[in-house]
Amino acid sequence: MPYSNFASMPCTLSRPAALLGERWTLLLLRQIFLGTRRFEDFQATMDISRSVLTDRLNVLLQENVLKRVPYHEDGRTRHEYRLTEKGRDLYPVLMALRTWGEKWMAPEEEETFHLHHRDCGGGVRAKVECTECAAELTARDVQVTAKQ
Amino acid sequence: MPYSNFASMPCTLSRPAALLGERWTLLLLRQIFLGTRRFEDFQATMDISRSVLTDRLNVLLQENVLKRVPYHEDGRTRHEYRLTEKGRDLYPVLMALRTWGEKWMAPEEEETFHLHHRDCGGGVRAKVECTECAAELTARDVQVTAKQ
DNA sequence: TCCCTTGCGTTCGATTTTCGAACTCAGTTA
DNA sequence: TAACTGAGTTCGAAAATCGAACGCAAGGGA
Repeated sequence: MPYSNFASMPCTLSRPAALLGERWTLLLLRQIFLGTRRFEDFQATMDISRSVLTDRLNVLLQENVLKRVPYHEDGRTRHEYRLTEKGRDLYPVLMALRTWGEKWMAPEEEETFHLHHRDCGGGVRAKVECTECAAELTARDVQVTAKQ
Repeated sequence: MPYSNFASMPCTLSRPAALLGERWTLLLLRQIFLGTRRFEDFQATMDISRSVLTDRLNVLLQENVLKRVPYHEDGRTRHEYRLTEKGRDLYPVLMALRTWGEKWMAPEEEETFHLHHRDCGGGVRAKVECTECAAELTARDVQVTAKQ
């Protein structure tokens, strides 16, 4: 089973993990959530090779995580890459990565950017909770019933 | 800037994204959260090449996400790979991926495994919340103050 | 009209990664 | 003594990535 087969496994964790676990894809999504939308800007800010950038954008378009939206500049029509609703729903994944990074990889450093709740100015963090009792859960509070 | 430089960027999102965005790493973590601990078992269940498996395990050991723990079997001492506290703290990342997968990639399919809260039997989901007012947040509720 | 610029890719040869199969090695069982 | 097992290591072939150059369509300026 090559790596790509995980993309079609009947598992709601392995399929996303295979998709976002491809090199550059998470970093590309980070850049998108930070507001980058155009090919040239991705290329400039991430210094990714153009052919790989083309490939990754196409995969995300195909998966319907991104969409191409026309815009006008200098009287010309061009396209930019924007998140779909499905793409915006990846926010918790990125926030979970950041919450983890803040706790475990930040030796009291200067942050590259700040995030705060528009309404109250509070901080942002990802967590896992129970859909019934709303308790916050860790790996140890969760029972896995595996079928493979 | 090659891919590897993101691993040392002063950004608490890009460093984790670069680490977990390496091919196989997210799938490896999934397998670990499902209970796999031994080299041979990773190799068998994931069908990853042995050299890449060695490399990925070593990176995670070096990052202190995993630790090698000795155990006895047939009177011999061997080692298995287990999550550290830092590693266990990646749970929300995996759960965020799964929550997304359930919503967007599961055409009413059979799940590979079930997760439920040990105490109350409820389901499990990842979310993002405000550290002040505890409201659940989406990308649109959050203000980004970028410095680059 | 001709040339230059811009945004967005495509192409291509060189370099890195990954693959898969074979090999190693130490301790164990037959 | 020979075979087996878990955990890697080695190595040639295949795939992915890199960087630099090329293509192309639309506008603008001369």
